[in-house]
Amino acid sequence: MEVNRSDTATRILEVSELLFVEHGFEATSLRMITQQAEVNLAAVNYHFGSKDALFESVFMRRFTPLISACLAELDALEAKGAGDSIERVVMTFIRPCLALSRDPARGGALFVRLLSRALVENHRLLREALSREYSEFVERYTQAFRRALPELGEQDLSWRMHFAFGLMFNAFAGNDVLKIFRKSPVVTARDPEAIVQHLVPFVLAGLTMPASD
Amino acid sequence: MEVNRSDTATRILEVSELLFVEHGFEATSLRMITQQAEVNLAAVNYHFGSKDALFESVFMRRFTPLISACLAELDALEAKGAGDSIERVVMTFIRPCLALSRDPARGGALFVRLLSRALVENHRLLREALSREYSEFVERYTQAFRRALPELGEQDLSWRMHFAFGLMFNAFAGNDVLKIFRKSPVVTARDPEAIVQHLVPFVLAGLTMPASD
DNA sequence: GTCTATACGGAGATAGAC
DNA sequence: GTCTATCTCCGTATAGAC
Repeated sequence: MEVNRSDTATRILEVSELLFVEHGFEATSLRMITQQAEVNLAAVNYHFGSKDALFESVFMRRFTPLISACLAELDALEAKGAGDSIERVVMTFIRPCLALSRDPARGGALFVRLLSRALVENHRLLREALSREYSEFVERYTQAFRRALPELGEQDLSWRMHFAFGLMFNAFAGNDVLKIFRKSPVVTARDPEAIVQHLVPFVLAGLTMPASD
Repeated sequence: MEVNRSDTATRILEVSELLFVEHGFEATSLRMITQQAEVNLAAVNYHFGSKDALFESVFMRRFTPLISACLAELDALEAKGAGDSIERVVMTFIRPCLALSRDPARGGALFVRLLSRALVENHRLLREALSREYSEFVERYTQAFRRALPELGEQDLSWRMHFAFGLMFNAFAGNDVLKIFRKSPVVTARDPEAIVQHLVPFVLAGLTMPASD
């Protein structure tokens, strides 16, 4: 039965989630995982096929419900006829990300960083898995943006979505290209609430500026 | 003499730059590099200390002149008394990035991607090297932004710089979090000129919106 | 079906001869 | 400076025990 997975596979999943979040993908070895999970080295390849596929499983376990939550918020927004507010559309994405980042049982803020980094860094195996299953996400948000920003041409719309989601994913990833230069970072780039408070207006300013084409 | 480096070290540098750009850091092995450069495997560790340190050398060889070019443009801008235009300040950063991306002798667009990805992905050794040598870059641009956006408080200023540089570096890195979902990307996220044409207005909109604090 | 022990090839690093 | 030989650790594959 698919549901009653052996404890071995579950233990591997949970231990490796913690280790991937803490040390990153490359720096986490299968020997670290299997030792801490108290299972045999070969168990990972038996249950998941490869280290890459293990990461994909770890990733999908959190990503699927996150995407569903965003689309559910989008459904709710459109159901109550508020789908023409771009701010509210943006918040249907932001809010589930924030909720996930506050949930310690699901790894909290650290896991959101893993998610975002995996997207930004473009893991090989992840690409295929995502384009297979999550094209709906992009299509739904493209529709939603088009409806909330009807004065934009298709080119403008695509570019602005590109920048907006890039900015949001990177913000949640905790990437701070300036902090690596600075001795004492002024911006607490890892505090999700503070990020959102400044991020949303910035993104909205770019989205709502006059059309260029 | 520092200038007359042995041909061995130089060959390693040039071959590894090409391979890092083409295959990425992890996927490029020392054995690939040394074979193609026709030097012994141990030569890398003798001349550079480690694979990480080799990457740092490859990186710095291009990054240092890029940063200098930006600061030179900033100097020129302020010398002619145009330092209060935020658009022009932003362009002092964009223009050298574009120039580098057009220069095939220095790796062209692919190398700009490597640079940006290294920043975004936050290589361990890179962090230390950068914070040691390039704090001037951040300090100069912080001053320049403060002068061009005098109505902003320090908090607003830091956040907006954080978002603006994050957006610009990611754009040049060619990261496209949406494209991995899409079958056919509408946005040609890798074409530097097209990026800039849409990127600059988006960034400026966020930078110049009314202050929040 | 599950799990264990073990082996293999490739990686980065290094000691020591020349 | 250079090169050979060798070390440890990695992900992976498989044969065979339960």
